[in-house]
Amino acid sequence: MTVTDLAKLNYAQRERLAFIDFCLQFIGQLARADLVNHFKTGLASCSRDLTLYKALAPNNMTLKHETKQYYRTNQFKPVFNHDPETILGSLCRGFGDGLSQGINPSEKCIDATRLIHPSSDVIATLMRAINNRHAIFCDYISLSSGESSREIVPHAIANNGQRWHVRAFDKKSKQFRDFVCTRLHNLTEIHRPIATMQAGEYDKQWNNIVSIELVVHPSVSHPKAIEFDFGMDGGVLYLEVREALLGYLMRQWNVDCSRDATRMGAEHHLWLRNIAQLGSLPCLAIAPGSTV
Amino acid sequence: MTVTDLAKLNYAQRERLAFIDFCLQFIGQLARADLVNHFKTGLASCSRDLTLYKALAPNNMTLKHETKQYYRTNQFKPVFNHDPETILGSLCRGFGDGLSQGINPSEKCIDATRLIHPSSDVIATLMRAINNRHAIFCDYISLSSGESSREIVPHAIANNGQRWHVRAFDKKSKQFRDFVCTRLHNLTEIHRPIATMQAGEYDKQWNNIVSIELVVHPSVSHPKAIEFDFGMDGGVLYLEVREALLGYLMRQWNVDCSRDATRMGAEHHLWLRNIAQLGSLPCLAIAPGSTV
DNA sequence: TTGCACCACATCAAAATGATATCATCTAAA
DNA sequence: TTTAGATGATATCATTTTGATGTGGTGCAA
Repeated sequence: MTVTDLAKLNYAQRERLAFIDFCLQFIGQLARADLVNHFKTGLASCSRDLTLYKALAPNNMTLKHETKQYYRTNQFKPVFNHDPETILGSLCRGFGDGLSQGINPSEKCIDATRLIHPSSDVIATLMRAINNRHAIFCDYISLSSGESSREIVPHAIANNGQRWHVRAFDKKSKQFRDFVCTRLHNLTEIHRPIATMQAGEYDKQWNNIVSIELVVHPSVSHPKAIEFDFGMDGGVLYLEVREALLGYLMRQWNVDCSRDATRMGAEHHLWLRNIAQLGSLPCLAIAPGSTV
Repeated sequence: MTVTDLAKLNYAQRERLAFIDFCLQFIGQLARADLVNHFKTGLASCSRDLTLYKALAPNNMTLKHETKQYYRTNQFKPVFNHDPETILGSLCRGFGDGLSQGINPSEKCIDATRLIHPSSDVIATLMRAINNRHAIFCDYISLSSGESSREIVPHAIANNGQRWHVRAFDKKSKQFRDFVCTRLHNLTEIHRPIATMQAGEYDKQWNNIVSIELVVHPSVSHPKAIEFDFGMDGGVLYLEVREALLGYLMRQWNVDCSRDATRMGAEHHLWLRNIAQLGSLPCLAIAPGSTV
């Protein structure tokens, strides 16, 4: 069987084969019962799937009768391309996929503690409004000015490393702004077309893509470590970032945004080398060491 | 049909119904072609699935002939419990589930930029070693002491908010330590039983669960905003955290760890109120404002 | 030695799916 | 206004997949 034959399999079968592949690679072993548990399928089916997997990749696993389990061999070659980030998520959640599967967190793979959980109702309402190009009427509690009612026209939601924000045109201040999703309440979708200038296409800071160069901070004594962390090629990381999100990115990764990398402190692993070329960007106000 | 009948459906059918449910709630609309695209299924099947979904939840959607799409109604009640975090992940990845599905990122839902990507080979080797209770021989580049070969006995991997770490017994320093996954290279699993004292059960700092109380920082002018962010009940968030991860958590959320919440600065939204009761924990050395 | 648990494989019935044809509804262009 | 085209619903039938069951093999543990 070749790779192209994978596409011929139906959805359920492909899922099961991918699961076998995943278990061998990330757990090292697999029993028929694991398949039964995960897919609530029949025993005979599992034997069939295991046989099919063996046909696809004969050298990937061997059955040890002592333990009645299949084991990954050293010649293992993955049949599926598993996305690393998603893999880690699956491992943390103990394979739950969030749609129809249950969730039982793993003890061996622990994700960062998320303390801020936007309600899925709020996310759902926002996503629908974004999709329908509709405005939303809501209450918002700002850190600086407290509670107020607003009409906003959302066009995207984004995670800034800590919080989920919604990027939206704010009719009160007549500009595009970020609103923290957990501070939004009593959302009502307004089923009317929006004004042209309130659409996402007119959000300059959002649509402006900035090219940045991140380098290992000169104060780091073993730069190789940082280069490995960020998968750098020659000590530089070139990125394209939305201007509206740049400040958050700098803050999230503690990037020294001073002109000549003068900020000290072990928490700075990176320096924004080309800050001088970027001009004056208001978004950098929240960035470490910024003089904007 | 009742909820219990959902369990009677086979895996593929449940996935498709969950997908319909998801699309209605988070996108607001759904066409038959969306199902065909996602599941590579036949047209007739889709009609059957839509009919089945309508039987499960008659008031959740209506067909608008003008647009030839199904629309979410205002009486919509989700049939599936979608995990909020996973939902956001799915939205960002454009529904790819990482196993057998392709991935095409969304423009409307953007996750925080992950700059550090551990290789899935490293993760796989670590996870298998953890599962098999085996040691690993590898090269490691430390920020403080540079490159060296090590033998470590891993027992868990954890994300500290920025990086993926592996928690392991280090035979060189004879203690349990954290190693950054991206700084590990040339891993070889050692297929021999490990010494008793090197097992995760003997990692004191890992197994010690600390109860902490996080409160809104007294310097915040509109505490309600922060209370909403963290879903606080009466302005307090009670958490149980592994001692080994406590310092990371404090740093990730910029928690003021001074005795009397004396640190100023808008970046502090939280204060660790019960720090006095915690005693002297070495892990807090990296926490903001800690005097340890 | 024997019973048990687990896996493989074969067989058959049941269920799900794909393919196809026909009909309905609405849009948009002629 | 009329008509072609796109999309969805439904019915039917062949094909594929799955579930259930029985038989045989292997190795562990009582």
